[in-house]
Amino acid sequence: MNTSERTRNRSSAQSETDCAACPSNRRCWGEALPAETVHARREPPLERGARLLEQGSSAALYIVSSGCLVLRVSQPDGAQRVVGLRLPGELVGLESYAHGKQMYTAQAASPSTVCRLHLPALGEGATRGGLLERLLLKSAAQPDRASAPWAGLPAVERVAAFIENYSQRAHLPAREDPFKLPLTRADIGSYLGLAPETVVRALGHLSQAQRLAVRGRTVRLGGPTR
Amino acid sequence: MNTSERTRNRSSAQSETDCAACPSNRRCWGEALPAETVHARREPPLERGARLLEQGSSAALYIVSSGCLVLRVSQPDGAQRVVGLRLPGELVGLESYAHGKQMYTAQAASPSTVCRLHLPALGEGATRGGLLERLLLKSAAQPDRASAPWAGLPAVERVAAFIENYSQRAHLPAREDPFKLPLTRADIGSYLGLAPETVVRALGHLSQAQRLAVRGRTVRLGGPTR
DNA sequence: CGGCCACTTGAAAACCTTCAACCTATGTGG
DNA sequence: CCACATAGGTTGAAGGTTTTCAAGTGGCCG
Repeated sequence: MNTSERTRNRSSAQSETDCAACPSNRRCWGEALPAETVHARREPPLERGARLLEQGSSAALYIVSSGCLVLRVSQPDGAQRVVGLRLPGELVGLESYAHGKQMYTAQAASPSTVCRLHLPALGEGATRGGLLERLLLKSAAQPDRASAPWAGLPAVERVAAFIENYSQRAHLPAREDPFKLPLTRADIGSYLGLAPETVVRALGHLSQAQRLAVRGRTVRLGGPTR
Repeated sequence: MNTSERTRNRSSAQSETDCAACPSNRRCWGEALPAETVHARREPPLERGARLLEQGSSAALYIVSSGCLVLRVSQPDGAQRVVGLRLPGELVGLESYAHGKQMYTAQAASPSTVCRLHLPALGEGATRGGLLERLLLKSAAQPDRASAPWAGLPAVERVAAFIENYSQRAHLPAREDPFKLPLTRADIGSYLGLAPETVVRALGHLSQAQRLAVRGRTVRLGGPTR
């Protein structure tokens, strides 16, 4: 339903708001966000397990405001693989504007909220900039851009790198704070290319080596080194 | 030395030209490129082994015009890993605009030419669009965006997937044409997280299974299925 | 020629997966 | 409130794959 797209029906649109007025805009866009730069529409909250995007569906772009989304692709053989995570401030669905349709399914791994970004006719005419510019920055900063940094590492190191990476992307108050991984061991394994059991054992090793403390899905980085 | 360019539009001091006037602009930007949309400066050709970018150096953005660049990161332990390839039409260095400095070293794997793209003050002021819009599309389409699609596959399948992916990104006249992989087995292994010997053996298996024909670095996709 | 580098091959060791069983929480219905 | 079902998690042992180590080949260039 993009009948009235050119007209800026800002008042008539439901919750189309200026990101500058959003209390959590720093999480999304960084320091200061000038007014009238980015507009977004807050979507209804997603409960755990809810799907935001279906692989193959039409192009749409979201920015994660809170929670965590898991990106999955279903492979020719029917298996599903986790190909990425999206944490607050990260984009979901950008690829769809290059490929015409969504490249993955996005599912909430924990209760999440997202805002939909409306791209001004991406693919043709001119634009005012601002938004595009920021998107470009975002896109460039997007995780898993340069191929898996953990490729070739032993399982224990892969898991360690994953958790380290997660904890840096999650906006934690302090590095020592415990946090909760919203993924199952199976999902972590799928993402890292490891069997779930291997993830369990790797966590065990890391725990024993004092490199982190694990209790269920709660993790705390720790240890003398690093 | 490309002073022999027939630029009707000699506006800039350097060899800054309108991509629309470049004979190979389709390779870079797709179908039709309207005039005055993207300007670039063709750089001197890179011979095999020459470095375009050094990890940690200052932000700069290039688009590959011909050849192939290998992206490497040097890791804390001193080891170097291949994290990506860039083929004609693909961007090199975009990430540097998000991180402030180059995230990887880019080295020509075969004789290559690149053009430098001048980003109009990315990070602040407004822009005319066009460029940014296209960059965004590019960026979204960029390979290795969603985490390694080969993670978890057995070595043979990883190598097969890599070659398949390469042959699709290289602009080959026909799918059956033989082509030359510009990488050593060690580089392929580094990229896929495999030992060089494993790459050798995997290629052997694929060859024996008629899935491709390998002779040195020359490869031809083949076989009845796929 | 000699050196170097990429590539290749074989065998043993290390690692990871698989399979199977069991455990622990959580939620549901009786 | 308990019994049960379910999903995620954990553990052990066997088997397969990959890495490592070692040795050898072939091409290219000073």
